[in-house]
Amino acid sequence: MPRNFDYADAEPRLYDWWERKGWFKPEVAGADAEPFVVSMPPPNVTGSLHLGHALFGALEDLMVRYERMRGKAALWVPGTDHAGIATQLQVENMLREEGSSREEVGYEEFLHRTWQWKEEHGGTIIRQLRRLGASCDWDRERFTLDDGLSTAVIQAFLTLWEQGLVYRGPRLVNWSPGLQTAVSDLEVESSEEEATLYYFKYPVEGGEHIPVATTRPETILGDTAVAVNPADARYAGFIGKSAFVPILGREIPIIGDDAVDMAFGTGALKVTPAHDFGDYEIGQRHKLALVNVLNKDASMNAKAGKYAGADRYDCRERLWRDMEAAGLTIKTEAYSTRIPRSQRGGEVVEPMMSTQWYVRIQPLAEKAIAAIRDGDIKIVPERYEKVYFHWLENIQDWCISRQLWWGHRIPAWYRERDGDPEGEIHVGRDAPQGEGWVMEEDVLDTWFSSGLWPFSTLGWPRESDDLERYYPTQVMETGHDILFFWVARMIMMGLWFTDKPPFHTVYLHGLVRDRHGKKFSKSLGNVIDPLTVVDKLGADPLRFTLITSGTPGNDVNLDETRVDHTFRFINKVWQITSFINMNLEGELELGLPPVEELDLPARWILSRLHRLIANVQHLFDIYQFGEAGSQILAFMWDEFAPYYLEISKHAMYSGNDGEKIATRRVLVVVQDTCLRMLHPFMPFMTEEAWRYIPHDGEALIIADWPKANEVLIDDEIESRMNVLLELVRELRNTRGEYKVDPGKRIKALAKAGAAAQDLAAHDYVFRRLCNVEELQLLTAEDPAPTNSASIVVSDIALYLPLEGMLDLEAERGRLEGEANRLTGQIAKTQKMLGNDNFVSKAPEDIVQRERDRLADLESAYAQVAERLSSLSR
RNA sequence: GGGCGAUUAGCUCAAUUGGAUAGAGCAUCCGGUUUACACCCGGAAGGUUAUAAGUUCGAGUCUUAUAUCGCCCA
Repeated sequence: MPRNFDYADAEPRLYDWWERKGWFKPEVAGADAEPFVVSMPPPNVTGSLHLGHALFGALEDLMVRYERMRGKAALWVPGTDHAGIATQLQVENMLREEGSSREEVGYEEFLHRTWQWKEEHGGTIIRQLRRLGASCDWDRERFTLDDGLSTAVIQAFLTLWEQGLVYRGPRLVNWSPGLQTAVSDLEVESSEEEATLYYFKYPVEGGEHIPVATTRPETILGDTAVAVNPADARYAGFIGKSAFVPILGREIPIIGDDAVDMAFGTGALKVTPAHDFGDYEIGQRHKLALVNVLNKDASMNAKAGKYAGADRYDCRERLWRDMEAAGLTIKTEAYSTRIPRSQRGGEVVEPMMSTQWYVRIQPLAEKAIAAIRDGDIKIVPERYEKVYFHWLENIQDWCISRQLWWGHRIPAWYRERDGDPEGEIHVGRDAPQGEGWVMEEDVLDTWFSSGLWPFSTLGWPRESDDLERYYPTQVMETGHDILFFWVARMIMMGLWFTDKPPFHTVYLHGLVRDRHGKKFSKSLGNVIDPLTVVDKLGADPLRFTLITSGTPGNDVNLDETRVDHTFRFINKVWQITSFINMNLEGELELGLPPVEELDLPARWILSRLHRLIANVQHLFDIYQFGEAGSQILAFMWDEFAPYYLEISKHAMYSGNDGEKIATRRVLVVVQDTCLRMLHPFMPFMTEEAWRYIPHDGEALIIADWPKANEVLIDDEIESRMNVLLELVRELRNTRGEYKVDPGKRIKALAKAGAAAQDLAAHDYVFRRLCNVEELQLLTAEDPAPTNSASIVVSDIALYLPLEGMLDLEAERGRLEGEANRLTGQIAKTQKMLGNDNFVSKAPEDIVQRERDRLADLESAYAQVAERLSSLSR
């Protein structure tokens, strides 16, 4: 067996082997196996792996491998998303570098180039996921723009259309001038920014003025009313009169509306229904005209009069200067307000009138709310259910059309009628018969197709075998940042189109941040590339670290020193395997010998192991994978390796054949069990290590998940062993305090009371673990040795003759400290047990535990006190 | 404005039906080439669990308020 785990060699070799053997496919579990299906959140096809992907990869692969080992037909469906805007921007950038543009090359050529780009770059992220060890069924890989999914998208759209849930019409939308498309509410991010509030005078008939304030003066040009609150004594008299748009002189009404906030600004409001969501509402109520003054690139249009053609911000300045000259301005003041920006491009989004396609989402949302409320779908952690409800209960119709070229083109055709080029409309799978039909140019929002993902990837709308067998899926694991974008829409669309919840559990993870909780960003220079980490240390350390660094729903602060530590843990596990491997001899019967034939250390480690299995099982049941991983690590590093392995050397090097075989069998069983439990966390090393210990079965990836055996969990065995181990720790400690050379063999004498038998039978434990060459048992009557340091555990006293090294003062101080500590604890425990409420109300076992503890403390105290008094004689 | 989360060792994080002395890693200090591992081993130090009140026999854990930071929604 190699001295170290060579991940660079093993990772590709094992991955190919697993895949070639078909173990990533659910079919290996047999036709009767219960399915366990996870749909991978499809990464953007043009993306490259970042830590967010690494986190979902690690978590989903963990779940899939775990369920595969439990005998389920485990299926992880991989794929990529065409990511409309993101991809189109990439290709547009490429064209720009060539000195060309989307418009210049034209629609057909642009699509051609984008597909080409996809073919060239689309495989990157998939290759990177493989490097992490992702056990997806790659034969089932899908792409949101492939033929099958396109069929699904069209089917979904047409169904909604036929049900009257899709409509098209002019509405106020969030318009992204940079991208020149509408974007949904979710794609707009508002944040507080410093702006200017402009106060000016709105001219009113008869030469009067109403003072008005705005942050966007250029929208004055699109005003179609001035509104005041009817309850406002200052302005109520103006209602019904006419005002005149500054500079343009257009006549508009002054209206009264309760929505006007009397306390804000001047208390009077300019109303621009075509460029403000609030004003739009007022406009609807008062049947105001809509005057759109912006072009698609946010320059001013002809309605802006002499400002036509100017950029919106130039116009703002020029208009204000002109108003100043006209004596219409009052003042400007600094003002902090929320500025809406495009999530993608970052530019300021303008509310603008535009004709778009919408989904009437209410009926779908109602089903989605019910699914969570009725428990058909659970969200982990649960607190996100509230967030989910709040969003769905206040949901707005979904603008699904985008003015892009890369995407699913909306299946609609228009024909001119009565001078209106869109006078006639046809929605259907195919172009209508007849002349003059022009297909809709808009495409669907990317999230429309990803909303169908759990079932479209399995063949829907075809009644495929996969759909029948693997839908609904089980767990949807994804980031909490796309709860609305994606999860809620999958639930709505899944319920609507398949009448089944698309999964029973939503597991949400957080964002991966740097070790100080900062977002990764190129400008901060704190970006960690997962592939660099994988190159340097292998995939296993990164996976384990990501999983154990956080809890569900919370952000993960990745501390790279933890990756290093996991790397060392992996080495540790490898070395344990290596030790077992080199102590094997001939054939070994698998499994445990009868328990009665096992010695105390063996029964102890098995009890600990099965307690661990039970804990890990519970933690997996409640999706606490990180804690499960930490517990396995702690067991191996703090119990199995330093104690049992060391103790086993006694049997291994000086035992008889029977003892050797029994010990080997225990070592193999414990290691085998740990490797199984670790496999979902760190598949590569565990698979490779498993080959070096006796095992049953072809590969760890398809080995059985361990089950706890209650019979082996034994409190009494554990506490007997704990006494020995506690003595070992105290001995080491005391040696250290007296600076006894670690290599020096010393002698120990013990008054062991009830534990005498255990001490005598396991004296080698002290030889191995703390270099005690001889352990001599004293009876209670024997005088305590003089000139020795003493150690007390429970009712056991251990004496270390340290001739010449013992400092009586120091020893007295040491024992006094110990006595004080014990007195304190005894007092505390006595107080607890003296409390009738505690004794009568606390559970029986807790009370008993305290009683046992008190007895222990008291006998320890007695030993210490006796020793102290003999020292002072 | 509404909602959610976080606050535990110098730093990054655990502690899931409320129960013993609140645990790891990194960093620090002391000591070690012990035949699996120096990618290691043994030991030490480091905590008023943000603050205040409450519930309880018992609170890091439950309740309320406050503070600070972060996120989401309007």
